[in-house]
Amino acid sequence: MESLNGFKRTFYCGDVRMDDVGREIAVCGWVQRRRDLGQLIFIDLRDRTGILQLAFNDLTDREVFKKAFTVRSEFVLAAKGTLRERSAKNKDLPTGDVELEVTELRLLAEAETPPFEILDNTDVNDTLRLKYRYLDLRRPEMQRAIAVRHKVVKAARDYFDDNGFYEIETPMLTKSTPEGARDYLVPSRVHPGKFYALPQSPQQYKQLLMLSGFDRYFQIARCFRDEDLRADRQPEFTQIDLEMSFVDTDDVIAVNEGFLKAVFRKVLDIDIETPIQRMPYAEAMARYGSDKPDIRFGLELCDLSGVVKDCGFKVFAEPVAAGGSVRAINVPGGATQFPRKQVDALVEFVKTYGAKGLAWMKLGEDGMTSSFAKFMTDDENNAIINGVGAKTGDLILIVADANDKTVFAALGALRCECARRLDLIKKDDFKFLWVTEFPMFEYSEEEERYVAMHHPFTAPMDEDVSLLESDKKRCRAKAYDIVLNGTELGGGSIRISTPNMQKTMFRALGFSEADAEERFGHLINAFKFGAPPHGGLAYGLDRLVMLLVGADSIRDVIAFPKVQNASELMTACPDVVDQKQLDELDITLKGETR
RNA sequence: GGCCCAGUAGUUCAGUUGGUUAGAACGCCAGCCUGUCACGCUGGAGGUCGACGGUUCGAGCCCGUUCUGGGUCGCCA
Repeated sequence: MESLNGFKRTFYCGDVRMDDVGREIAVCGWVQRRRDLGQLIFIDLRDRTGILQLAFNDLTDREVFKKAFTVRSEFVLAAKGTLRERSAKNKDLPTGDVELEVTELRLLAEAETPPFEILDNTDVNDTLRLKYRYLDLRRPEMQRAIAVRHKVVKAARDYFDDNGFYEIETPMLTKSTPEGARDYLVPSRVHPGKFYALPQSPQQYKQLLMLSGFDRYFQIARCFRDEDLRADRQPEFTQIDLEMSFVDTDDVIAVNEGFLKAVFRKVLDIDIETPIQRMPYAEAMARYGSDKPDIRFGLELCDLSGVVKDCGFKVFAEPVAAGGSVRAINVPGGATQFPRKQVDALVEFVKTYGAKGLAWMKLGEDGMTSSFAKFMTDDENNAIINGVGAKTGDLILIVADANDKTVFAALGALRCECARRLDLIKKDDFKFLWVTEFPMFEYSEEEERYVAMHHPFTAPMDEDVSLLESDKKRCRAKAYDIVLNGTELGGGSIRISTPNMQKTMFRALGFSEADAEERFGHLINAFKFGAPPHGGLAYGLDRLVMLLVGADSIRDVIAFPKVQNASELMTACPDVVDQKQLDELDITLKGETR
C-alpha cells in the first residue's frame, strides 16, 4: 500500500463539473465499482459528496492501468489527473459529463469484500447493517441523513444565537428522580453505594438557569431513558432544548415557529406557513383520538354515545351507562375498498389497543350489512348512519368501551391504519399542529393516584388554578406539544415559578413535604430567591431529522444506534466488566447474573 | 412482561403434499472484451437451511424449546 506522501486533494468527487474540464485535479475516495473493458478500465470513485468516474487506458499509460487492474470494491484511492469531457455522457449522474483521466494513482488501502454491497435501496438485514455500521454509513442515503442532522443542529445554533439564546451545557451525571422514566444509573467510586443518574432531560437545570438570569438558554442535549425501544424511540437520544424567561405560551410558540421555519427553509427549502394551527387537547382527542393527530387526512371520529345510549345492543348501551362512550369513524368508500378479510384484520387491529371489539357497518350498493344489525331496529341503524354522515359505499367502524381512553386509543390508531391502507397519506406533505391545554394530571392505574401528565413543574392554566386540588381531572396545564404528521416533535410548558404554587403542586400530586424536599429540595429552595416567569420547549432532534429525510426508523438518523433490546451490535455493549472494576465500585452481582 | 412477523449461499429471495444431488439473481474468483456507467460474454467456487430436541422409513418443510432481529401493547413525568 502507498502513503499519501504529500498528495493533496483539490476536489470532492461529487463537486466537479464541465467548468472544471482541462484542470489538473486530485480526488480521494472509495471504489464504488470497477468496470474492466479489456484495454479500458473505469472506476467509480465515491466520497461523501458523490461519485466521479476515473478512466484508465492501457495504451496511454500502462503503469497506471496495471495498478487500476488490481483495484477492487471499497479500496481507498487517491487519484490525480486531468478532468476531461466524456465522449459518452451519463445524464443520471451530476458528474456524468466529465471524467478524470488518471495519471497518478495511489492505493491507500485495500478492502475485503464487504458483507453487503454499499448501495442505496438495498434491503439488508438490520442485524448485519448494524454489526457493520461503519459500512452501512457509507451508503449515500445514510450519508445524507447524517448530513441533514448536522444541518438541523447548525440551523438551531444559528437561529437561537440570532435570537439571543446562550448555549449552556448541563451535567450528564445528575441526581436520580424517580418520577417519570427509569433512569440509567452510574455508580460512584468515591461514594460507595451511591449512584448518579444520566439525565432524562436537562429540565431542572435549565429552569435554574432562568432563575440565574440567563434569560434565554438552549442546548443540544443528550438524554437517556431506560425504557423499551420503538421505531421512533432510542434509550439515548438528543433534544434541542430551550428555555426563556419573562414569557407566556404565545411567546414560546412564536420563537419556535420561527425556528421551524428556519430549519425547513435551510434543510428542505420549504416554506412553512405560520402561525401554525393550534388545537386544544380535548378537541384533538375528540376529533382524532390522539394528542398527536396526523391532520394530513380526515377520517375524524364521531361521538355516537347519545345516539346509541338507549339502543337494544348491550355492547353499545352499557359502556355509555358506565361513563364511557361509543365512537365511530366513517371510511368513505370503505365498503368497497375493504373486503371482509380486511375488516376482520381491522377488528384484530383494534384489539391490540385494548378494545374488546370493532363493530362495523357496510353501506353496499346492494344494501346494508353489519356486525350488529340484528340487535338494532331500523331506526337505530339509521340514527348511526345519519350520526356519522355515511353514504352508500361507506364503511362505519365503531368502538365502544366503558373507558374513554380505550375508545380513543383504538380509534386513533385505527384512523391512521385505515389511511395507510387506503393510501391517503402524502409523504412529502408537512402538516404542523400545536396541541395545547393539556390536562395537568392523568390517573395512574399502577400507582393508584394522579400523576403529572407533563412534569411536576408545569404551570396550571390561570383559570384552572382552583381545580388543582378540587377537580384534578378537569385541571388543564400551560403545556403544549408541536406535532408534525402524527409525530410528537417536541413539547414544553410554562413552568411554575413561585414556591407556593410549587408546594401546592407537590401536595396535589400526593407528595408529603418531606418527600418533596428530599426529591426536589434544591428546586424548591432556589425558587425562594426570585424566579422569573419562564417556560420552554424541547424537540426530539432524532424525530425531527427522521421526518426531514423521510426515514421509517429513528436508527436511520443516528450514526451508532441501539437495537430493540438496547444493546449495540457493533461493539456488543453492554458487556460484563472485570471483577476489579466492580470491587472498586463496591458492587456485588447476584450469582446467576455472571 | 404480553402479542405478532422474520431467519435457506457473502447479500436479497424461491423452495409444491414431508421424498433423489437445496435453486435464482446480485456479489465474489478466473478468462475474453477500447467507451462502459447496474458494462457485456464464458466458466468457476460458494450451504451447519439460526441452534437444540422430537415425530417419521425419510424433515429446509410438521411439533416443542431456544437464540437473533424487527414491529407493537404495557412502559416512555
